[in-house]
Amino acid sequence: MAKRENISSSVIRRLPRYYRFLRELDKQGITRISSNELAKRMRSTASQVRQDFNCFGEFGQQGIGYSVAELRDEIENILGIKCHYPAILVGAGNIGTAIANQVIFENRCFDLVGVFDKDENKIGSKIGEINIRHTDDIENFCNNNSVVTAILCVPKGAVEELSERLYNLGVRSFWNFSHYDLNMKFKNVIVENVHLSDSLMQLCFRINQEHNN
Amino acid sequence: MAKRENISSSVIRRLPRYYRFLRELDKQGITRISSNELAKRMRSTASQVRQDFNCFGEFGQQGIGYSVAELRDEIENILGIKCHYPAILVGAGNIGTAIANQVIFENRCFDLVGVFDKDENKIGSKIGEINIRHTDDIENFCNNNSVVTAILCVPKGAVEELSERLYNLGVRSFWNFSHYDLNMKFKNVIVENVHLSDSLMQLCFRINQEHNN
DNA sequence: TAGATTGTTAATCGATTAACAATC
DNA sequence: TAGATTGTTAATCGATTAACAATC
Repeated sequence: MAKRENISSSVIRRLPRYYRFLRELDKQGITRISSNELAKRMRSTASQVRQDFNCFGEFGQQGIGYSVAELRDEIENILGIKCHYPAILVGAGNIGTAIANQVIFENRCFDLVGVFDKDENKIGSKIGEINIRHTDDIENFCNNNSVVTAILCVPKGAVEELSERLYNLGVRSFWNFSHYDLNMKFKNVIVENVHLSDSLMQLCFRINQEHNN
Repeated sequence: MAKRENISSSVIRRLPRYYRFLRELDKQGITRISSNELAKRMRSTASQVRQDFNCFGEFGQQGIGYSVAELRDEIENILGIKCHYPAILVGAGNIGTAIANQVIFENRCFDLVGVFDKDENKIGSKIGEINIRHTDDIENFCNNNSVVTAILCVPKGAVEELSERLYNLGVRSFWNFSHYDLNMKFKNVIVENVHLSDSLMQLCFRINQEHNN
């Protein structure tokens, strides 16, 4: 097991998807699956699947297929999903609340330890078990709690100042829902951007394409 | 202008990003930009930028650079962003409300014409100018309004039945926030999936990677 | 004219697909 | 044994980068 050489970035991009499908299969009580069958479900090819899995181990059985649980666990290990990095979320609007609930509910990768908003009316109310605090308290909170990741659900205009503060408090990774370009500002931070409007434009393009054929 | 031959799918995936950056530049009053400068801002390369633009026209000026407004408008045309496809949203929870507001606010590509939820308490309240209707009214609504796209913000368990109904009402494109695999069910629909948990896992992976170096 | 920068071709690199021997 | 399916190499395909003549 575990050779883990040359896991290319395109393989890594596919791992969360594999992981989701394998979890689903496991839930359905399916214990073994062939590259061909998995590919069919994932709209991929058997070649692709075997090539992908090949680069991080050999746990298929010739003539039989792959163990669903083994594969799932191996991908879980590679992605490091069992970790629990302390994270805070800033901006408890609709999107922020939705994301906070998802992070709390999934309870993988990250532990949500604080939620902040600048709206006085929200302070003191809760998301799950977590009190919403005022953004002014971020410094105090971060100085007393180790915070690895910040989830940014504030308007674009607020991100420049906010990210500066978080950076100064030692936060080096961001899940960024705004369109502010954090990579431009800081060189040594990890940023995962979610650009919902890009997704919407892609959908639009594909519909247009269909209509023009 | 407008040769539009061979716009490869990797170029198309980058267009929304170009579009965002060009809009931003335009707002800042920047009218011309070189491939080199644009690449720097987008963390790309000048070669990539020129190659990308080359496949849909020749409006750079040698020695000078590209017109920001011209490029932006051309990309707008290619993506077909000026269209206004009527769309409904189902599931007015936190994520649904956030998305509805974004679609209404952006007012590009799609016109949000209806919002549906099964929670009686929400019926009658509004998102923007739009009344929240009961999901039971979807049939009636779709029969009286042309609906091109459905935005699905309901729990995974509800999507199978819901998508079936929408398909029967003629809806052939979906912006899907659930993890239900619509492509498995229907062959001739356009589905744009948003898998926030994949994004979260990628972030997790990258943090782990950093910590292990 | 000299400097800058495009448009475009060629070279490189990487990712996907095909093929097949190994083996369960 | 025969059939199925992997692991892995080779072939193909596509995307990115480099280079440079054209030209503003």
